Order: sequence, then structure tokens, then C-alpha cells
Amino acid sequence: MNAPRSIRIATFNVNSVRARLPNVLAWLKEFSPDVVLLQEIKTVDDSFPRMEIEDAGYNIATYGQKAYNGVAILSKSPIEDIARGLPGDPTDEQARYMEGTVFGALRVASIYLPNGNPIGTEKFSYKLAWMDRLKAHISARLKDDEISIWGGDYNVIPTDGDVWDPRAMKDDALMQPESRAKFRAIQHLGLTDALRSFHPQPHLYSYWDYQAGAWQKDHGMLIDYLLCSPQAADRLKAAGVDKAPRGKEKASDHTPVWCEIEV
DNA sequence: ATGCCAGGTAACACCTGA
Repeated sequence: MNAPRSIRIATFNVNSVRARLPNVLAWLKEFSPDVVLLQEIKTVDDSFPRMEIEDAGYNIATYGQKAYNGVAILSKSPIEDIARGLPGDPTDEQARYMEGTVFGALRVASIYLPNGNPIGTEKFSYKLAWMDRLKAHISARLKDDEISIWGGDYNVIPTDGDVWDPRAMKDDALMQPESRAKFRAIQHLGLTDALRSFHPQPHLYSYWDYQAGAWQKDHGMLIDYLLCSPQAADRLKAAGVDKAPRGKEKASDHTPVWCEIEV
């Protein structure tokens, strides 16, 4: 048997990979994640800044579309068995879900769950239906007993402790009871929230709005998660939020959430 | 109650985001 090695996995909603390229390259160099799950790349696959990120030492798999959404996986290992799109609705053309196998053993998914605002519109019903599809898909995948991590921007504030002021957000799609119930239902399939398993304290955030000085006032919310299969949870060694990228010039409004697992 | 800020597209304004 090979000696176990520690793999660092991060999820990062970059809010346009082209606008964020200098920040992303600096972060890859400083933080040196082994695997990165990107969301909101906001570009078609052909315009992804592939060369620059390959030069930083990463293999790349993308699932993009024009202007909106888009996810990608970066890995220092080859990325195998890539699957694009969330099953369950052949008419859904939004690029919000992809999977790949990294380091020959770890199945990862990059998730950009629909925002759903404003409530009471078809955007909110799309969000809820998408969450049902995600749950069904994860449930099916869990039967394979793999070391799996479903990471990304879940666009849900699961509890009042995950936002600076729940009253300010009470009509937001991210904290409606239906959104919360469906997020819990996904976790109840048997997934472990990597960050919470090491840091149970409230008011730990991964997103701060660009507006109204939210970053300076720490008016944030925790909406980016790494949800681990039992086999991945067994191997969890550490987890955290890397707040440094949010404080830089030309920052994304999200910052990376990461974990380390031994495989 | 509304806009605040940022990115993309396309065009000198509007859509989306959370």
C-alpha cells in the first residue's frame, strides 16, 4: 500500500474567471490547493484562460456557458471520468454542475446552485426543483461508496448563525424555510459538512456583498460548502475558510472554503 | 422602500447576482 497523502480541496466562486485571473493565479500560488472547484466562471469553454492556469500546474475541466453560471475543476492530478450537467431535467441548459475523479480515488463535484431570487417567481421554483434533482443524484451516487465531495456555492443560508443579520435577509431565497429544508434533506442523506466538523461556531462566512461596505463591516454569510460522503468524512484532517482573497483588490465577493483529506 | 457594487453583453442601458 502507498503511504497516505493529504489532499487539499477548495471551492471558490470566482465571479468571472477572466476578470479574476490575476487574483486566482496569485491564490493558486500562495495557497497551493491540490484540487479546486470553481463556480461562476461566466465564460464559454473556449474562452477559459486555460494556458495560464495550466502553467500554474493544474489540469482543467470546464463546463461553461456564455455570460452566466459555469463551473470548472482544477487538479494537480489528471481529471478522469468527467460528467457535465445535473441529471433529471434534459431541458435544463444552465451550466451549474460537473463531476470528475482526481488523484485516482476522489470523486468531486463543482456545484453552482441557483440563487432563486426573487421568491414567488419561477426562479425560486427552479431553485427548489434543482435541489430536488441534486438530492436524487447524490442519493444515487452514495450507493457507490466512493470517497466523494460535493463542493460549491449552495446559495443557501442554512441557519440564522450563518448570516450577519437574519432579519435583513428574511425575504431572500437563500434563507426561506423551503431552501433550508431541502439543504437539510441533502445533508441527511449522510453527508458531512467539512467546515462545520472542525469549526462549529456561528458567524463564519464565505461571502460578503460588494455593496454597503459589507466586507469592512463583516456583514457576510456562509453559503459555500464542502459536503463529504462517509468515506470522505472518515479521511477529513482539516477544514477552513481562506479569507485572504476577499481582502485583495478586484476580489470576488466569495472567498475559498477548503478541506484536507487523506487518501 | 430603494440603492449601494460588480461583471457580461452590447452599446452608451439592462440583466443578473445574493
